[in-house]
Amino acid sequence: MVLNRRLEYGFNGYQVPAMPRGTRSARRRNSIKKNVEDSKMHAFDLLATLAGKLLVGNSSSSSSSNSSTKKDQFPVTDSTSIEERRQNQFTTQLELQACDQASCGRSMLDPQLVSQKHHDPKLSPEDTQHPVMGSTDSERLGTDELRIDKRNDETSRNAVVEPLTSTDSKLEDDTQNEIKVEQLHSDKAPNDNGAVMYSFRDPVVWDAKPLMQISLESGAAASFPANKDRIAHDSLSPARNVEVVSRDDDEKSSGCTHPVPTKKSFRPVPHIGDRRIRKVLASRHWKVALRSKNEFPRTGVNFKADYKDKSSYYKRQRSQRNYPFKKRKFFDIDFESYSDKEISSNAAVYPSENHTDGDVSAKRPSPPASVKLRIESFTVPELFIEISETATIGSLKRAVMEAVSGVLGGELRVGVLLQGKKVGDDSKTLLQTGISQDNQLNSLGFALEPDPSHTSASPKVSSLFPCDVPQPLIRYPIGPNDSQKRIHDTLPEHEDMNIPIVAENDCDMATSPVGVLKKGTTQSKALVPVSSMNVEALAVVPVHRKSKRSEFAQRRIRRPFSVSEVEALVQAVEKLGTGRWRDVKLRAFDSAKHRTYVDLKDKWKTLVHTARISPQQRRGEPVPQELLDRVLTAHAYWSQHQAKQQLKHI
DNA sequence: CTTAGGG
DNA sequence: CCCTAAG
Repeated sequence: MVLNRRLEYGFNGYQVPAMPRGTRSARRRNSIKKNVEDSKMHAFDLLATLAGKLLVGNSSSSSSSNSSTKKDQFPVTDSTSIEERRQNQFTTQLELQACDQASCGRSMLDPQLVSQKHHDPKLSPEDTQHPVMGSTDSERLGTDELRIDKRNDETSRNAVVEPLTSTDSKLEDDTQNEIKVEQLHSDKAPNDNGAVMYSFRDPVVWDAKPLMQISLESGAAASFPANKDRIAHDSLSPARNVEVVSRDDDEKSSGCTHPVPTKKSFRPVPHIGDRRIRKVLASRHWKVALRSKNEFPRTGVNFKADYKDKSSYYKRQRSQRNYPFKKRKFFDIDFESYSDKEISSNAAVYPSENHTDGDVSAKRPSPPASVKLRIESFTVPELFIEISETATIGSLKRAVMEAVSGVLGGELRVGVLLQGKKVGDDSKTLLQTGISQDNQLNSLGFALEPDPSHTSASPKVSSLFPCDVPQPLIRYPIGPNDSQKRIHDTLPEHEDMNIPIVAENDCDMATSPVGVLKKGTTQSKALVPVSSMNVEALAVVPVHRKSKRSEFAQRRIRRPFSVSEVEALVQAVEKLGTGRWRDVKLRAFDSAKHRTYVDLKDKWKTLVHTARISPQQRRGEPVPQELLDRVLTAHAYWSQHQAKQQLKHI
C-alpha cells in the first residue's frame, strides 16, 4: 500500500445545495430596500444560512437514510435575522426552497474483525499487571485485515454537498421538491407583493475526475434548469407592491428581529493531536455575516467573551453552531487562502407581471415594480484539498467539508454580476442597474468575494483577487436524483468491495487504514482551499502549509460501536480494569484512531448502563447478552478491586 | 496527558 | 460525544 502519498484535489466548482427550509425557519420575509446592495445582502444571507449546515457526503451512497444524522446536524435556526429596514418600500419575500435532500444514511457494514482471541472468563489480578500475553496484533481491532481497495478512489470522485440538516423524510425525486416550490410560490406570491424570491436550486453534484487531481470543468455561465420555464411561470405572480407590508406571521419572529448576538469564547487550545483540532474547531468563533457599512443589521460582532460558567459556555457554544457564519480569525494565516474564494451563482431575473395597469398602479402613481430573483445556486469555484492517499473517505469528506466551510464561512461579501459585468455601485437601485422586470432573461450573478474590510491580514493576497473580472459562472447541471442515480451507477456494488463504504456519516471506522495513517494524521487533515482564480495566492500560501488547524471541526460524527468493538473493549477491560483507559485503548484500539480512551471509557459507561437496563430499553445495534454479562461481571470485579486498592491506600 | 464524571 | 476538573 502506498504510504502516505498525498492526493490533491482541486475542486473547480462546488454547487451549493438548495436551502433547507427547515421546520424552524428557513423562511423569512424581509422588508428591504431594493438596491443592489440589498440584493447582495440577501444572497449573502442565504449563503449564511447555508454555510452553517453543509455536510459533505459521498454521493456514492446508495444506502439508506439514517436518522441518527439528526443528532449531529446543525440545528437550523432562524439565524437569519429579520432585518428591519428603515422605510421599506418594498417587501421581499424570501422563500427558501425546501431541501429535504435525501440524506444518505449510513449503512455500516461492520468491518469484520477477525482473530478475536478467546476471552478467558477468569480474571486474575495477575492479568492486570501487564498484558504481555495475549496482546498479539491480531487481537487488536487492527486494520491488518482491512484493506483499502483501489476502487476506493471511486468514492472520492464524487461528492455532494448535502445539507447537514437532512431529514428523515427524503425526497425521492425532484417532483417533491418542485411541488414544494410551487406551493411556496402560490402560497405567497399572490398576496405578498413585490416578492423577490430566492430559491436555491437543488444540490448538484460535481463530478470529479479520477486520479489525484480532481477538478471540475468550469462550465460556462448561467445555465438554467430545464424547468426554468415552469419556474418562471410560477413566479409570474403579481408583483405590484405597496409600501406597507403586512408582517402577519412575521410577528412571531419580529420579537427577535435583531439577531441574538453571537458570542464566542476563546480559549487556549491544548495540544492533543486530534483532540486539539477538534477543540480548536469547536472554539472557532462565529460571526454574523458582516457587511461593510452598518447597514447590515446583523452587524458582525466579533465577540470574544469568555464564559466562566462551563455549562453555559457549552450550551452557547452549541447553540452558536446554528449560526451560519463563522468568523475567521484574523491572525490565522490560513485566512488568506480562503480569502480569495468566490462563489458565483446563477440567477435569473424573472420579470414580474406587468401590472402597470393593475389596481395598485391605480392607487399609486408609479409603483416600482418588483423583481423576482431565483438564485439557482452558488458555486464555489475551486477548492484545493490535499489529503493523504491513505486517508479515509470519511477524512476526505471532512476535508471537503472544511474546505467548503472555509469558503462559505470566510469573510465574504456578495458581489453582483449582471450580464457578466460586475455591478459596483451599491447605491444604485436594481432598476438603475438594469435589473428589472423588463430585463427579463439577463442573468444576474452573485459572487462571493473576499470582504476587503477583512482581508487586512493579507493585503497582498487579497489584492490579487480579480474583483473586477467577472468570474465565470459554473454550473453542474445534475439534479439531485440524477446525482443519486448516476453515482449509484458509477459506483458499483459496494458489497463487492473490501471496504464497506459507509454512505453517510463518515466512516473511517475500522474500515480505514488507520494504522498507516496514524503517523500522518495531522497531515491528512490538512486541506487548503485555494481559489483557482488566484494562482499567485498559491505561491504566497503554499498548499502544504498544513500547519494551521482547520477551524471547521464539527462535533465528531457518531460512530456506534460495533459488536466487534464492544467485544474487544470488554476483553480489554476484563484484563486491564476500568481505570486504565489509556492502556485499554493501546491494547485493543490502538489502530482505531477515532476511538480515544475517553471514548472507550464512555462506551464502557454506557455498556454498564445498557447491561443493567432491560433489553427492551436498549437501543441501537443489540449487544449480545453474553457480552453484557461480561461487562457486568468485569465491572463488578474491578469496582471491587478498585475499592480494595483504595482501602489499602488509606 | 489521563482519569473520572457530569452533561 | 463533549467538556472539564483534577491528578
